[in-house]
Amino acid sequence: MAVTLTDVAARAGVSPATVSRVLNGNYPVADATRRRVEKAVRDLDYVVNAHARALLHATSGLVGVILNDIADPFFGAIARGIQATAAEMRRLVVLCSSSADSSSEFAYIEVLRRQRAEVVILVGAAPEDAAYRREMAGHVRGLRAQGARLVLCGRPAPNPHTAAASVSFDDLGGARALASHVVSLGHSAVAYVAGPEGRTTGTQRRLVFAKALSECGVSLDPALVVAGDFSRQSGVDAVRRLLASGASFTAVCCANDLMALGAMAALREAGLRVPEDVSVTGVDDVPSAQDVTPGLTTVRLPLEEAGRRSLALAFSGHDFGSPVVLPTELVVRSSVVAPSAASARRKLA
Amino acid sequence: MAVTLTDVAARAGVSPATVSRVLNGNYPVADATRRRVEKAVRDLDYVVNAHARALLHATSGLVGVILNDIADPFFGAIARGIQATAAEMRRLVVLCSSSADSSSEFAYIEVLRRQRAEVVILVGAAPEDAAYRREMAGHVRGLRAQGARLVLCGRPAPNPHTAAASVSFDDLGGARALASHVVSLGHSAVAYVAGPEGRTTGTQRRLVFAKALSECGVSLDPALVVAGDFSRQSGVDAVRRLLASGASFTAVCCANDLMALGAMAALREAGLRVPEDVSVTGVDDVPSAQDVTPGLTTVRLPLEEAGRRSLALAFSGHDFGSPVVLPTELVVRSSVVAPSAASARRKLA
DNA sequence: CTGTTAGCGCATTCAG
DNA sequence: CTGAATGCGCTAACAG
Repeated sequence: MAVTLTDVAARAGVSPATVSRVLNGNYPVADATRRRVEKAVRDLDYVVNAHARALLHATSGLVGVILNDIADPFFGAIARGIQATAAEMRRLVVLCSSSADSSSEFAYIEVLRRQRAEVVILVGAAPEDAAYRREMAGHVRGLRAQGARLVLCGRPAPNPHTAAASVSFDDLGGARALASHVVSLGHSAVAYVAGPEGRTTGTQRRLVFAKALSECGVSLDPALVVAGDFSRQSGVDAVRRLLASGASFTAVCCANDLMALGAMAALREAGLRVPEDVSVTGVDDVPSAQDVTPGLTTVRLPLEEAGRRSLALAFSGHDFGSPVVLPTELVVRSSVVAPSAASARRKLA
Repeated sequence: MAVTLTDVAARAGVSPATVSRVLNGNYPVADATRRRVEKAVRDLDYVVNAHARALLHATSGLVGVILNDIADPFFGAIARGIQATAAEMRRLVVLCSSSADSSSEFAYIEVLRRQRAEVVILVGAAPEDAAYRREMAGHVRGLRAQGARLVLCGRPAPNPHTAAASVSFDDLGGARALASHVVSLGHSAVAYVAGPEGRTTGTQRRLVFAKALSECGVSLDPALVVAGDFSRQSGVDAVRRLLASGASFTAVCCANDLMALGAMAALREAGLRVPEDVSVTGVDDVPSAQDVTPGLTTVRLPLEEAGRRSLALAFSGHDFGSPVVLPTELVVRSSVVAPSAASARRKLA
């Protein structure tokens, strides 16, 4: 069915080896021969078989990326960075959406091992339980045994001596800037919409937020903490629950922007104004954070850069040096204002 | 370096052929033997080499997707649909972002041919010029010659007898619903922020919009048409130009949501209120359309479904039957209201 | 400069 | 039920 190198050789009246040499260009070939081969390639519309090649080289040059959901702007931005860098390096990206399901995550790793991927990048939150970590550690060993490079982007290593490069964000720095902004404006009853429990990003963001808040002299009241799953809808649900509980608060800080968007919608649905009655914050700085009204005050994560750096690290040779921690930045828009006397009163009513 | 099937055979004390049969399970193997082999596989942490397999089968089972920008929610939603269906079919998705550049698009097609992709899905706008069409037609032939199935998602075929499945949207239906909504509210001076000229989606959406508008008795004034490139920023720029030109209008209809978001920002920056002074509409119904204030009135495209259908079509056997046209739907939110006398006056001032 | 040979890892004949 | 042999398409020695 498909045209092979041998077909080209026959047509050009040379040996397969010569065709190979012309194609790869790293070997001296007479000009006339070269031209004849090139013509045959065009005539036959020949395209090399990457699999035959990969069989010889023991690696395919594929870059595998495993993430939760490609339609989520957080992952989309990281994927764009990876993709852009991969294109520069003439590498192909294999994207796998695991839907945050660890068994399909493992299944994808297996597939990438089958494909003899050169680099595997694991992006975003991972489960925290020991069983997961143990299984992942095994897969990591398998990947390494095949010579694949592993990069952890926005997630911790499954265990301390994992052989992997790592790119993450200065979450604590961002949380501190955010907490100090909110607290200095006068908020002390602040609610928190957390990410999913039992997954690294959710836990990590909650911990740094609580810490940053307490450094500002405000402690995070457990009764004011509700969890979502990072989706917009879960932000809506979380705030509804918060409101139904009768708790009183003047600000809602969310573990990511999508939930903050949902939180704003739920607040308004309950007849509350943002920011006059309740202030709202997010984390990530996804594009829509600037389009909502009021503009969402959030912590900007250099997502695209994280993607670029992840791949660069994989190809840098000194892969497993110190982890890269990217700086974060507070982005002040209009969703946080000082709590008004009116709002305080309303809350108490 | 890597463990091979032969290693497993040696360890289990059987022939390579037997290991292969155990692995593929389509052949009778004695229970005891099977167990020994399975143990050896586990002990050695053996993973088949997909390339060796692809070499035998002449296809890799890879699904290649070429799109403009994975971080754009339009493409993100389609990619999610493709990815979900691919996972069900136990296929791997290779995602390629071409940045709307035709030479890198062709380069990716070549790479996918090298990989002996089973299915190639081309998503979104394509250039309209004859040179592009001719070159693409050649690549299509090459793909076919290798037995790859081609799907066009949201773009027309390069020529009438292209052997490809096709999934698209009922653009005209959506435009009609939208135009009639806008016109029936009383708008007659409507501006249009078009997509890029010379690319199919931009042209197509502009044509159907103009047609739908004229069916409602309003003609699209060329002086009120400005073009962007589907990005948010280009929507901002387009509306600034419109405003600077001194043109007068009571509604701005945009070729997609992202530009509509930019348009709203630019309008507000100029001190105009949306929708009181100027109504705004989009197309796509991306997630942020519901989060802006006012909510964006738009035409919903079943993006994720388009992705699912594209892949389903590729595997359905009767690939090249009639093109699938997915229905679109007007989503009325709050960004369109009747033009007020005040706004009309302001425009004339 | 070019042809011949061998083998990458696997699945599939064909024989036992 | 199992083993030996063959070849998928290509490149890297090794000879000429």
